[in-house]
Amino acid sequence: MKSVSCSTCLLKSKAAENLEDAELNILGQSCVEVVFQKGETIFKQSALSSNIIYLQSGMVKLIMAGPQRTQILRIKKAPCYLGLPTTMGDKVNHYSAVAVEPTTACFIDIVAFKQLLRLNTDFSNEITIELCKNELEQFHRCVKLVQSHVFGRMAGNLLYFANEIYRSDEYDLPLSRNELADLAYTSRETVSRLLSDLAKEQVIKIQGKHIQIINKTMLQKISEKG
DNA sequence: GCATTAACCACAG
DNA sequence: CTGTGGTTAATGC
Repeated sequence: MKSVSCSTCLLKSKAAENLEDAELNILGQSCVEVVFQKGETIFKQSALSSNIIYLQSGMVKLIMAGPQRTQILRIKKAPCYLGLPTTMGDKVNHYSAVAVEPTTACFIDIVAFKQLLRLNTDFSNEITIELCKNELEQFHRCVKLVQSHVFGRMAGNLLYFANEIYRSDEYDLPLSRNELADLAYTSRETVSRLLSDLAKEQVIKIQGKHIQIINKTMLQKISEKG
């Protein structure tokens, strides 16, 4: 197993910034770095999980097989931790993580991770904060998904990519139309229609996966009124 | 009833 | 993998 030097890592998490040298050694000795290509699965629903994953770079989708179909729970961009709920909460994963672009991930042994949580309270605090923020975001997303119509859901996701993921009103979607449908809980066909309607109304401009938001105020209105 | 919404099916590029 | 058109079931006015 290739040992990783976490102390010199330039892509350290905010939480790991709090670790002492000795603690970083513990981390380095129970941590491996893996590169994933687009479409590769990082961990799978129903499989046993004994690792916490830290995303150094790249982007993933968290997906869960539901009773009807597969749902994208959310898109996560590095840097961030993955699998805290699914590894700490149960023996097996309750959802899968799949890379949607080339991604580098550190696999951290759960025993070492728990040890660090005990040793360093600042580290634990940061982890707790990240988990709490995630929960809040998920609650909002849940309510939005359930209570708004397709236009609102779609607009919300387009804004999410612009504001949270790319921090730009112009970006290349890493997802196919089908995946957008899984994200907004709609059909592939509806996604196509919505996007071309929005383009017709001059709210956005689309060229394949390239999205440009032209009328953001309008898009926000659509997202809110849903 | 009638209109609207959005899913499902089919088919073409 | 996408975009479009037709059909259809559910819901609202």
